[in-house]
Amino acid sequence: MQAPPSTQIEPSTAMHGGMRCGDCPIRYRAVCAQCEGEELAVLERMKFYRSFEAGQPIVWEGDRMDFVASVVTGVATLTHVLEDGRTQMVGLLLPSDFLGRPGRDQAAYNATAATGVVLCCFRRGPFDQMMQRTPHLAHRLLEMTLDELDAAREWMLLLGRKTAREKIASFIAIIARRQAALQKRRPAGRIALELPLTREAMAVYLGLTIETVSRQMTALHRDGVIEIAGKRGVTLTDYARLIQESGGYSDGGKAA
Amino acid sequence: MQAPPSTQIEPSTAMHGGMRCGDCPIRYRAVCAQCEGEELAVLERMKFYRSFEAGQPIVWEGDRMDFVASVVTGVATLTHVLEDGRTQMVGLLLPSDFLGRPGRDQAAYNATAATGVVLCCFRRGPFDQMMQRTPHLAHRLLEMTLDELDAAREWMLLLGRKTAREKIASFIAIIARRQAALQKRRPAGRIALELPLTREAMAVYLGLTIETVSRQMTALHRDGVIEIAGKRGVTLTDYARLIQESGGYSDGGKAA
DNA sequence: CGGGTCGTTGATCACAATCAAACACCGTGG
DNA sequence: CCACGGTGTTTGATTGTGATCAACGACCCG
Repeated sequence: MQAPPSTQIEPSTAMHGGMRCGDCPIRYRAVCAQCEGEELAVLERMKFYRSFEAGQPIVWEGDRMDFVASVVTGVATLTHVLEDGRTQMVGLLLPSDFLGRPGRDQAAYNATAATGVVLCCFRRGPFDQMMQRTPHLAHRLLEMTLDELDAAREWMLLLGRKTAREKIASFIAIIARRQAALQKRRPAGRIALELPLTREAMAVYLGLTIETVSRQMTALHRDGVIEIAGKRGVTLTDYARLIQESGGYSDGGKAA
Repeated sequence: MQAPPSTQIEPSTAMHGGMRCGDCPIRYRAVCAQCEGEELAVLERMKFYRSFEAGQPIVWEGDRMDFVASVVTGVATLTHVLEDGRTQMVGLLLPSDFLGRPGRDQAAYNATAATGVVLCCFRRGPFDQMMQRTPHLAHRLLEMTLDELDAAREWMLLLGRKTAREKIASFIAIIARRQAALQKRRPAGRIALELPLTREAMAVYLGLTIETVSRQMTALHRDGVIEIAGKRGVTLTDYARLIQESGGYSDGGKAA
C-alpha cells in the first residue's frame, strides 16, 4: 500500500538534467522564489541536481562543502553529535528548504537523507557572487533564515520544557500543519498523514530514546488521540485535541 | 565590590541623545557595522535610545512592536512561555545583538532586560525601507541571523542531550568564550568572570530547575572545576577542564 | 529588627533512560 | 513453500537523573 520512501527517489540525476526552473515544484518557495527573467536564467545555467537514497549521508560536519542547495523533493536532516555519540537533530529540511551557508566552506552539521532526496545545487563561489549582485536572492535567503530561526526557537521550547507525550504530539502537529500548508488549507478535524521519519529519527529529533517514542505513540493511540497504520501511517482523530496534548499552541501561525 | 546589575544602567535616555555613531561601542559588530558615510548618517538621524532597568519587560509576545533595535549595553533575554507557565529562554542578547524582525510587526517572544539595558532603536517602517535600499545592511543582518541560527542549534544540542552538569559547564564555557572574545583573546587556563544571569535565569536558559542549577554549581565547585565568589562571580580553574565537563566542544569556533 | 530577594541544601518522587527480549514485516535463498 | 536473517518497532522490568516539595541561610535595604 504505502511505498517505502526509498522507492520514491530518482535513481540518477539524469532525469533532472533537463528540468526547467519554470516547471520546478519549489519554484515559489525556494531561495530563488523572487528571481525572474535574467536572474533566473543565470541560476538556471548554474544549477545541477544531485540525488541521495534514504539513509545516505549528504555531508559530514567539518567536511569541505563547495555547494549550497535547495531540497527539491524528499526530507533531509541536520544533526549534531557529541564525542560519545549522543545525537541531536537540529534541522529538518523539507522541499524548498535551503542547505548550506553562503560564505562558509565547512559544513557545520551532518546532513543526511531521511528519505530519497533530490537537491538543486549551486557551486558556492558563483552563488556567493550572485548573492552580492542580486538583492532578491539575499532578501529571500534572509527571510528563510529568519523563519528557520523561529522554528529553531520553537524547537528549543519543545526540547527544554515539554514532556515526552507533548513532544510526540507536537511533532505530529508540526507534520500535520506542514502537510496542510502544502495544500493551502488550515489543519482541522480528522487528518491522515505519513510520518517522514523513522522512530529512531523521531527520537533524535525530539531528544528522546526510541523506546520512549514508541511508548508515547502507543499511549496516544490508547487514549484515542491518534490511530496508527503500519510503521509510518498516522491518523489524528481531531487536530484540536492533538494541539491540546502538545502542551500549548504557541506557534501563532508564523510559518508561511 | 560587585555592583548589582541594576545600578549599571543609565537612568534616562537623555545622556544618549547626543551620542555619535562614530563613538558607539558596538559600531563594528552591530547591524550597522558595514555602513559608512551617507548610509551611516541616515541611520544616525533615525536612531533613538531606550533604557530598561534589570527585570523590566521590553516587549511581550504578541505585542505590536514598531521598532527594531541593537543592544548597546547590558543583557536581554527572549523567552517562550507555555500556557501553564513553563518557560524556556530561546535567545540571549548581548551588546551588538539585534532585537526584532524586519517586516514583522508582532513580537514573537517575550523580551526582558536581564541587567540594565540600553537599546539603539529604529522605527520599523523607515528601517524596512532602508533595508531595501541598503545591501550593506541586509547583508550584515543575514550574517548575524545565520550566526544566531548556529547558536540556536548548538543550544538545541544542549537542551536535548546534555546532562545537568554538562549544561552548567557549557553555559559557563559560553560566557567565558564571549568574555574572551571581547578582549580578542582565546580562552585558556584560569579565568575569572561574572555571570550575566541569576540562577533563576540560568535555569530558564538551560531547561532545568533552579535547584538543579544550584546543586550542579556546588558539585562543580566541590570537584574543583570552578570557584564561586558571591552570587554572580565564578572563576574557572582551567578552561580545558571545563570544556571536558561540558560534554564535548562541538562549537568549532564559529562565533565571530 | 523585620521583610524581601536570591541561593543553598535535604528528602522524596516521577518520568524517561537503560537493559533486555520479543515481535512484525520484508525480501532472499534453500 | 517455508526457514532465515535483517531491520524497525513494541513491550517489559529496573534504574537513575532531575523535578518537586520543603526548609533554611545569606545578604540587602528600610
